[in-house]
Amino acid sequence: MSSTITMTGPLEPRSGWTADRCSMARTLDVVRNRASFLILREAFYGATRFEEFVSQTGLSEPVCAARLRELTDVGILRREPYQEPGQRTRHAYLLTEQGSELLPVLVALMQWGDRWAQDGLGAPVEFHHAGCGGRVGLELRCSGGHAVGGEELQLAVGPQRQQRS
Amino acid sequence: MSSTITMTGPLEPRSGWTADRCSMARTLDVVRNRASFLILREAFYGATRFEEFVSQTGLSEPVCAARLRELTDVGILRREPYQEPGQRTRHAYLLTEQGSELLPVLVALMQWGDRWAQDGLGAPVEFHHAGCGGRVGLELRCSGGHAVGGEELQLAVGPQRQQRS
DNA sequence: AGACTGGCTTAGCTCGTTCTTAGTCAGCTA
DNA sequence: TAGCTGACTAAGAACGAGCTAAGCCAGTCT
Repeated sequence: MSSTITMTGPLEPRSGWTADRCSMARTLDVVRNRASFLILREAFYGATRFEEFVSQTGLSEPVCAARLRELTDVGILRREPYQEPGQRTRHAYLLTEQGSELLPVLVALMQWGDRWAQDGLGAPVEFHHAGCGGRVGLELRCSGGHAVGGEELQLAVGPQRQQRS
Repeated sequence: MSSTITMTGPLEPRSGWTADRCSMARTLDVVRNRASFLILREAFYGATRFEEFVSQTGLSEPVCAARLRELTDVGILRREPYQEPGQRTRHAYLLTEQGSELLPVLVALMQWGDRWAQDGLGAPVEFHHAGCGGRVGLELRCSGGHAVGGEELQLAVGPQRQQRS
């Protein structure tokens, strides 16, 4: 099977360990529900105000409020007071560094969906490089600078865990 | 806001269009539920038999059966008959090309979780390049070969859509 | 023939997410 | 002072995804 990942060291065989600290699962816990994801997408698309999130995600206000609170509690968004002239102070929801780093997740989802979930119609929207205008995509690369194919991947235990016992 | 994406052409302003064909949302529809994701992860980790999926995901048999069926219906997995000596014919669940291409999504989830959802403990497991042993990660790159930062992204309408009106 | 095993299916329950509808509250405008 | 608006909160119903417990079926082993 070219598409499966080779296990190395104590990870072999798979039945010998449990993925109880799986980073993928933990990230998905944060973005899993449709509402959180939609809010996140609109945050990247520039939404900051409660009303913008409600109208552009199409979510109901209660759900939107609950998820915005959740995302700020987790540290993906932060609330910042702002004031428009002649208006009272309100709160803007802004992406934190932690939130901004979810961009590759969204791009990866988009890339797959463009190819496999658009009935051959192609990408509805595309990312381009502001500098050169070239189309932007995600690539797997190693620290040696090589482009890496899925069949060239090996799974190894992380640095912290190797030490204790 | 350095972390938000610049809109171009008809995508400006955001309130002028709806994301009703959003590729990200469509992909997430496929991987959204925890069960589907766990099954997919184990498929990449090399699981092929029903019992392997059940024991390694920790899911109940009914859910596992339902999700395996769903994933094969969608085209992410395929069922292939196999026979071990002295055993009757059974079915293996294998990743299709469509399924294999979800790898970047998993890697993106893993990368974020490693940094933000492990309480500073670092990555439990890591990907390495089978060729050179270097650590593998995802990078945003444009067709011109430049590494692209989140703040250098522009969103444009896809090629298919620009044509019709 | 009868028991065993892997791979499921069925039934019934719980819990979480979302929806709709209906408020509340703070501060600006008239 | 009374109303308006943006940003929420509260309550209740609907739905879906997960669980457990139980059963079924095909083929092998004894």
